[in-house]
Amino acid sequence: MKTRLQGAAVEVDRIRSRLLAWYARTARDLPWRRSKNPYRVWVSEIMLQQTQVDRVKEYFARFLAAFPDVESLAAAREDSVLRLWEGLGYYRRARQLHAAARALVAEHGGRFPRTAEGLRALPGIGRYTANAIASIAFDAAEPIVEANSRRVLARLAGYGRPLDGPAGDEPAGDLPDRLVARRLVPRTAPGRFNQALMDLGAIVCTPARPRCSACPLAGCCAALRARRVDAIPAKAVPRTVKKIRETAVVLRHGDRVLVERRGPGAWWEGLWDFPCAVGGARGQPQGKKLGVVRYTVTQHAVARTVRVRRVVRRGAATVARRWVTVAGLADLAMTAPGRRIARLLKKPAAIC
DNA sequence: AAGTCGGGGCT
DNA sequence: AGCCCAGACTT
Repeated sequence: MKTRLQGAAVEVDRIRSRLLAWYARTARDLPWRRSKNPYRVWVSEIMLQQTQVDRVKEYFARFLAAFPDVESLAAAREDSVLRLWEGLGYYRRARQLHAAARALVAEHGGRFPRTAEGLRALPGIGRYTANAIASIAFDAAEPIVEANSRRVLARLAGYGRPLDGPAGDEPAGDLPDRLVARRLVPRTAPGRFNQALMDLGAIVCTPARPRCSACPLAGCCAALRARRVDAIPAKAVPRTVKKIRETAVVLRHGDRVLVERRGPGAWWEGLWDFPCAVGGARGQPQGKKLGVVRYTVTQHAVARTVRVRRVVRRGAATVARRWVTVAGLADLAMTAPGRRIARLLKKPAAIC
């Protein structure tokens, strides 16, 4: 069976059999692959969104130990879910995972929808994740296109234009990689095939210096035939980075410091951080400069000046403002720069 | 269709 | 310093 796409012939049967034979020998042993339990597959897929496999492994183990099933996750406090997620990034994923667990228990009796369409109705589950869960846990023949498989498919088809960035004149739902994926995914064990495609992208068909000589699909690869593997997929135009300065103030009262929880719409919603202001903190006593914490958030490069100031009185605690000891900060889900400031406070220089 | 959301590891 | 990563959601 052959299908022609963008001028590239993709040999479906040959690709399937060679890829699966390779996967049988080479598959990565990943913690979430040891069963087809939809809860485990779901948690792993949410964690893996825009996040590398090696970093997810330990988070996955800790999370499953704390919340082994959808009922325990639904019963948890959002704070404790965020604490386990701290450092993984994209915290909206954690809040939506928690919300979806509650919806599953409240409206589906704790059972997962078995179709991609049903799964997509849950918060945090988009096209990729719905298809991944449906194919891996429920054997639905849904294609998945993510960073790895997308690169493999673009090279197989010899697709020379950028796949992301400015979308150009193609409808997003019908990029050639999606069409190829739909043709390739078999009825039998579609989840295994999908994971094989991702493993090939992760192990052999890598972004830089792919190991084409070890590739089971080298004989089917249009990019290799055209000697354009290094040029495919084409790079998207990089976005310009915007520089931002801000000031954080650590207010100390006795052995306690003031922290605030990020509100709706703010970066790191739901996480705790020290009071922060854009630019310099004008009109306020400055306090002692403790250092500068630099971090980047997508296209923003932020330099956060950190100051420490002792106060005589402390305001009342609210749901979003707390006075906690430095040791007590360990129990809060903090932003990445907030956590770095917390570490600075343990040093002698933080005494004022 | 474009913009926004993080953060770590590697080169 | 830049590149890369098992994307989703809002506007």
